[in-house]
Amino acid sequence: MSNDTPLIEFPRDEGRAVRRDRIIDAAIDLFAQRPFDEIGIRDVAAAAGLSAASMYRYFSDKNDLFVAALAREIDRIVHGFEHALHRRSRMSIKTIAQGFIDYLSTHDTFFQMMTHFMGSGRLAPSVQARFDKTMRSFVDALETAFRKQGAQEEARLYAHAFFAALNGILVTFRHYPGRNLGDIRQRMQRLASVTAELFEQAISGARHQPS
Amino acid sequence: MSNDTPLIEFPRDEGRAVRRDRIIDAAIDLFAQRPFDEIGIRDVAAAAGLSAASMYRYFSDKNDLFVAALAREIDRIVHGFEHALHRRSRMSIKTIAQGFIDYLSTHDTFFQMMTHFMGSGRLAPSVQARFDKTMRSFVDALETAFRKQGAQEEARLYAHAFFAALNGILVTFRHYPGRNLGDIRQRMQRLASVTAELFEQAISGARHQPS
DNA sequence: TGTACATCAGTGAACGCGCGTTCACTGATGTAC
DNA sequence: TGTACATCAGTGAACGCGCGTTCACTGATGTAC
Repeated sequence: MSNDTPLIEFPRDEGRAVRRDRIIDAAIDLFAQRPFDEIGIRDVAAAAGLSAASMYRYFSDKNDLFVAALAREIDRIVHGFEHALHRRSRMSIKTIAQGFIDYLSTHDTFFQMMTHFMGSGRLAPSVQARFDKTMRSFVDALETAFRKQGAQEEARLYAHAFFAALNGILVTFRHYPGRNLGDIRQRMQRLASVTAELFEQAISGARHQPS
Repeated sequence: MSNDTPLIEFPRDEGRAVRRDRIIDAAIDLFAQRPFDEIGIRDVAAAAGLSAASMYRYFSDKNDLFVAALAREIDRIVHGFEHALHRRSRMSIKTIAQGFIDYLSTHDTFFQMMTHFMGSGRLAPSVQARFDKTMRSFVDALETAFRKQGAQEEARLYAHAFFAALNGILVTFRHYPGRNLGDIRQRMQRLASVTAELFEQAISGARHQPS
């Protein structure tokens, strides 16, 4: 470690893919900092330490770049979620809800991207498929949890309703005026817990007398 | 009625305010037809039968115009809601939910405007106040309904959670791929009903044994 | 090991377009006398 | 009732800016012989 490696060394023999990945990293970094619709090609380029023109060596257009970033993030989420599922083979409604809110409240721009691209037709089919799969695996996990609570045919419906409720907490309280991020997250978590409890109570209460 | 009035007669002695209102009408008409972020000054002007430059005789800038349209629509909603409250002094959770979904699923662009302006700081204080008041009156109505179901201190919290859940249904299923508007509205209504029932069951179930 | 050549990442500058906004002007309406 | 003047709605054209995208070029790296 005594001899410092030459300053320009990393772009040596790395392939296209590595450099492309680096740009996507920069984009995701940016997305964590500023609202989605305020970020342009030039911003990503600057964050990646390149010129705007260079972006077009790796992506066909702006949409292509942004979708690539979304896809990357989706994969990350799926990975994390599956990991969590492996650890504790079945998660409670509350646990899933907490994780959902936790991730999306700290990755606000990802949430913006989701709602932006959702059904805008701007997603490449392969990415759309991954996106749908992600949503579905979430709803699946919720459905499983609801069944465990005693719901039967209606389990899927409840899962959708609960999924929507969580999304609603995020959109409704995201921009709460005059609160800092910590307070907002706490409030969201509180509401998610309450909603989870109400769902659980109603479902198990309908099957057998409340314990 | 036999003598047809001259073709150019209406802009005779009407005041500024009337003409201004007419522009707002045109804007709201447009908002009902196309996504919010695809509508520009030139579009509104064309819809109002005027040139783009004329818009600046009545509004200081684009934001001013759009906010005026939002404010108008908010007033309409408040009016309708208060009317409904007068008819049946207290509404059930389900009724409120149905009305909420019904209105916002058929006025998609208004919903877009809401989420766009919410906390963007682009609202004039007076409009912001009206907006907040509208939301609050909704949550108030929900809170009252929850109290009637047996909830007590938690009533406000439940009202917020339910309000968020309704918003979530709207954002989550708004762009459902390959479905027509009618199907989507029906699905939203279904989910709203289910959510309302779950909330009601949980709350009344927690107080006394289920009937 | 050296030389000629091809490849290709990277770039500054410019293009094109949309769109909010402003300018300078016209013509109709209302008012003063 | 008529005339001179002020007001002001309305406008076509142009401005300015942001931003996605393209162009023509440079220089470094890798390859062929």
